[in-house]
Amino acid sequence: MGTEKTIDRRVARTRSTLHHALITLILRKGYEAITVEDICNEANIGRSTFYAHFTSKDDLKRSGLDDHLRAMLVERQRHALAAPGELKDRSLGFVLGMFEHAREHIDLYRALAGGRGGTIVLGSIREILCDLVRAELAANKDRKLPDVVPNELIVQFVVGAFLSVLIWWLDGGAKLPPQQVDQIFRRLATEGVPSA
Amino acid sequence: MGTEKTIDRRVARTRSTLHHALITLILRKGYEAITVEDICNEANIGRSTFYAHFTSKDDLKRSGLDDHLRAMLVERQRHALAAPGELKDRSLGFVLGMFEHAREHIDLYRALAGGRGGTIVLGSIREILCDLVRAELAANKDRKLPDVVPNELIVQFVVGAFLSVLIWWLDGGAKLPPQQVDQIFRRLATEGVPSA
DNA sequence: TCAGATTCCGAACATGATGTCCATCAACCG
DNA sequence: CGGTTGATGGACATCATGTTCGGAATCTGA
Repeated sequence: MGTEKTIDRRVARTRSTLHHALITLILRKGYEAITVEDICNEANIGRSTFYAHFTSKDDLKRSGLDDHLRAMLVERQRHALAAPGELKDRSLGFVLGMFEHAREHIDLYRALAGGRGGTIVLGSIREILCDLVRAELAANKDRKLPDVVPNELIVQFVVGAFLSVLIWWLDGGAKLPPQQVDQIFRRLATEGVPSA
Repeated sequence: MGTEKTIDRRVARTRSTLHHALITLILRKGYEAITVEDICNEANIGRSTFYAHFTSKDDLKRSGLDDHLRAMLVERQRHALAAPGELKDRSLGFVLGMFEHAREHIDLYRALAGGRGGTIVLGSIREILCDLVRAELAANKDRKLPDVVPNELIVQFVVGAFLSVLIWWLDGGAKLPPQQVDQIFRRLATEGVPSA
């Protein structure tokens, strides 16, 4: 199972330093604007050393930030599911946790996904959320109409709406309290938009 | 009103050729992979000429594809709003149009927004759609509850959900007919997801 | 503690894309 | 037809990427 026998302290140090430098720089100037050389300077590490460990900036992010975020989210989800309450209140239970988590790390989130376009940048977050919604749909499918509506469409609908609202909320400075955004979102999702 | 007196045939030709070349290349290798020089080669136009008209690849896209898309969508919405029928049926009128348009140009859409990448292009489409939804909300705001729910949140909710479903649909090959996806989406949006 | 193995360093090199400038030439418009 | 405007392509400067390599630093295991 274990792929690594021993981990040389130097490589551990190097990798960790690079990851840390990346986060620092993301907060300072945003992900897109960062160059490999920037990271190396910030980390005081040779550029050739960088390429000995990672193939690119994206690679570094993948093997660091994404994994880290994924771990955090899974943990939150575990908590949310373990909490007591009605099914109605637990459904979409990850939403509140996510709003809170995002607010705690608002700078990082905004640098990563905020501003323009970044919706899809949060690829791994999106995937996790899809998994959560899928699981929830599967759990509740007993008393459901025959599926003229593909489940996956519902999943995409909910996750897309959620991420969109989340990013908007963060970009606006997260003024509304998480509980309130959570409540509004879930009402929109379960009862529809009050327009038509 | 008119900003342009006359349009030199040469500039019209150049611009048009460049736009066309961009689309060709997007279909051939995807937007991200395209370089300014690629475009110039494809169009048989000097690179210096390119920079005399556009400042970058993104600029070219903006002044071509985006404007075109925006015009088409506005037109579709105008039609939908002018059509007879219940308000409920007329709202979100751009949706069906967009599904149909996307299916007609499915190769282009998938190269633009599908799979991975697509961040940049989605950004502008997203903005266009936000404008449409905002306009619709503003038009219907008379018989609305006092806004405990920020309008912009609703906008983000709807547009995020829509784009997410659209991309999923396209990536799956657009198997369901546009009318059906449209109907499902609008039902989800107006009545909520049938889970909780 | 020490020796051999591994990693780090930095500088050099090759490559490829961006963006600017300019003199020359061709096309357009009135 | 003649003056104006746009097109051309090549030279330049710049910047980021990715690779290579020999010597120096550092780790690991005995």
